[in-house]
Amino acid sequence: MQTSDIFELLRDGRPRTRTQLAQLTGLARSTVAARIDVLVRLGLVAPYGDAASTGGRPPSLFAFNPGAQVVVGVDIGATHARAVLADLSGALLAETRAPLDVAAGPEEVLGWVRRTVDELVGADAARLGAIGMGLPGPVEHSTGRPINPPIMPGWDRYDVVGHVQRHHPVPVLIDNDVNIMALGEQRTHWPDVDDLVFIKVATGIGAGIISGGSLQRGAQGTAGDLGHVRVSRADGMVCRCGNEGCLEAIAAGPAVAARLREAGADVTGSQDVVELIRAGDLAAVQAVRDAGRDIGEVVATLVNLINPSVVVIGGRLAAAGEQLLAGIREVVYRRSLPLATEHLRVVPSAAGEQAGVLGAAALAIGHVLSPAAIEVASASVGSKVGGRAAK
Amino acid sequence: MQTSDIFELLRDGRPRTRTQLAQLTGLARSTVAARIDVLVRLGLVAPYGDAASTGGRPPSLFAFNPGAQVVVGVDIGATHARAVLADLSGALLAETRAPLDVAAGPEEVLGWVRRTVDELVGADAARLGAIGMGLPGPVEHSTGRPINPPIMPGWDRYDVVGHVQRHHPVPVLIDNDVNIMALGEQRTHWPDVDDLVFIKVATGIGAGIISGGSLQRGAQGTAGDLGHVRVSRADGMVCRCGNEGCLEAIAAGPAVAARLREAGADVTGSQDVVELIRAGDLAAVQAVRDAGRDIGEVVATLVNLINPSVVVIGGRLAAAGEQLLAGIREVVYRRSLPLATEHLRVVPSAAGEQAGVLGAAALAIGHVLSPAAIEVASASVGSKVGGRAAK
DNA sequence: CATACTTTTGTCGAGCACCGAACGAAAGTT
DNA sequence: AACTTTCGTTCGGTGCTCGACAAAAGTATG
Repeated sequence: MQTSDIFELLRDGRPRTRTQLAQLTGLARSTVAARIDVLVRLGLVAPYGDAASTGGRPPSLFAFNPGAQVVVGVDIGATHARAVLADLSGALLAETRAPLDVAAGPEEVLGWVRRTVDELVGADAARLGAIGMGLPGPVEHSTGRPINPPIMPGWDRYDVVGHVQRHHPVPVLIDNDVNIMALGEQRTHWPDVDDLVFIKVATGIGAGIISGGSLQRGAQGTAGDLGHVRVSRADGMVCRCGNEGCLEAIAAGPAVAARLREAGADVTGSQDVVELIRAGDLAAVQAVRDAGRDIGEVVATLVNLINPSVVVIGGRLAAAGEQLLAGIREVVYRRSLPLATEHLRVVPSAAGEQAGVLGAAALAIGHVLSPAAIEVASASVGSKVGGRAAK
Repeated sequence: MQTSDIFELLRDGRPRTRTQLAQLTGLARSTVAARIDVLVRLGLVAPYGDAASTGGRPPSLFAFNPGAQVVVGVDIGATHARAVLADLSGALLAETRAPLDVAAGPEEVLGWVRRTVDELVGADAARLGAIGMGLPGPVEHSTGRPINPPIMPGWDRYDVVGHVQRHHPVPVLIDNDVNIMALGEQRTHWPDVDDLVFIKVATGIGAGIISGGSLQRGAQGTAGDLGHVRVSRADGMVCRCGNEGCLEAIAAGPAVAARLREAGADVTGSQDVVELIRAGDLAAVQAVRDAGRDIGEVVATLVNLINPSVVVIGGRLAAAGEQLLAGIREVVYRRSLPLATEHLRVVPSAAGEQAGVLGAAALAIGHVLSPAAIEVASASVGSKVGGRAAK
């Protein structure tokens, strides 16, 4: 019983009549009516009033009901955490953030998650459908376990899903933070783009790659690691990864700050650099633009390799305005192949700091509204009165 | 009627009894028997004798019948073309090759294709299921049209599929030559690997990327272009693409040959370089190893970005033995992240010169045996005696 | 304002696919 | 030769889907 294919049509939010759906699917009107009935009983679809009559009885409209359930999206950063409550359309209903050190370990961080989820869902606990979460390190998506995360002591192979489900018995989806930012940006601002790369420039540098419409995680879930690619201008610079010549050693927030500090400025992190730029400091503008050029070299390579149609630049250092973007664009359009750049757009993140939580919520929504999940749910309320289900 | 899910189980070639299939699928034995019957009538499955008795009547076995249809795989190179006849298991039945200049234009090249297909299939024309073809340039896979191919004058947006189908009215699948090489290598030698990158080093340098189990073609179908990525050692070298500093300008076959020519050797192309190395020429060994290091720099970046579990090195320059591979390995294992290289294998192509045609055949087989195609075929011989089909 | 017309809706019987059980047949064992 | 075990097939039942029909709820028309 394919209830999901009717739902897929309604998922865009546009209300439709039963007759329209029958024409779109090729099914009989009576079949459509039965499936709509199931979806209405599940709450996923709701009556939407009557359409204008075309001469006879006005048809009743049905539309996706985003309020049927809620999801929580959590974005755990290195030093800050953020969580949102969203409905099934991805619209934000509430938002929380807090300073939170991921190095404090899973118990502490997941404790905050538990309390925050409780607080966000409040009385709607029964309508919570899933939780999506991003972590700042490599994650094996299928199991939800962090794998050798460099800045997350105590988290290695920790059973995050199991811990969260102890208090919130709903599906829990975990992914890398850059991956969920890519997802958030794509779902909210580039819904029709199948090949999008999100570049995060902050304390580290990473990329989330959506290719052919789906997130590419690679064999070990470490795909998109831009930060430790070698660039010529970083030759001799030692990186925290132990190697030398890494992009991160010259173009990430700390590297830019260090360079300005050598020149006498009082800066310690990405945030200070951003403030200097906002204040119009020419040395800072220059340094960030140079960082953009370095990143651009690697992005140019990435464009040749992946051939995306949109590259989104985000992360704290990108918040400084157009300087970083300008540097990246300059190099990418000079270095990448004409065919690959012909329709390429390199744009700043539109979701900004919310990209992560939006993506985490999108991950959760994607799970709740997946065809498989719809089928399972519809079987429980289906019209199988005396069915074979008890076999 | 999901005949295809029974077929998917049998596709591995292992013979099974009806009872086994019923247990594997959860379907009733009678249903399995009916579907087996359809598959046998289609020829895709054939009786395989009886299994040993376990005390009673011995069950009869059924197995995938690769001889039900044949496919042709065509690999058009810059100056040579190759074609094979294969059965549905991918086993080669016949092979042809010929010197053929792709720059002669589509009419001439596709004329050769038509004659070669006729010759290969011979009396089996009725059993030809599909044709797969690789072209040496960017191809829009969905339409099968080359897009601005640099070395294929007259081919731009040419309707290759239409032309071939005029004489051979079967599905025709077109893709980039490196993509089909990646597919060929994966299907024949790494069937369980979902993340594989094939690097072709010859007159040009390119990569075919299989990620998450499927070929990644990118937004314009130009994904995997390694050749025009910038490497530091190529600074100042002008490339045929117009840019400077490209990997291809220093590490591809012509570049290596040019370097040896400067040193006084009599070489013009990749083939001469390979022969020099086979003859034990130290300068050639050195030059190819250096080329390997340059390529390794880009492959290291690729490994960080894509995180494959296998990197296959192929192409004419790779045929020279271990030198190129050694250079690539040296840099990749030094430059890529430990987590990404922990389980990474960098290996020479096992399919060698046949990678392309094998992949082209695999593309064709994948189309013929796709669940959708099976369903369509089974509907025509299905047990629908008085069914609703006449609607 | 009543009537005819148009269009949608809900219900109902029919057909088909699939399932499970039962039965006869085949092949090996005692 | 009788028994056991498994196979292959047939048969009735059930649910899903479809097309048809009457009721419902509007709009045009006199």
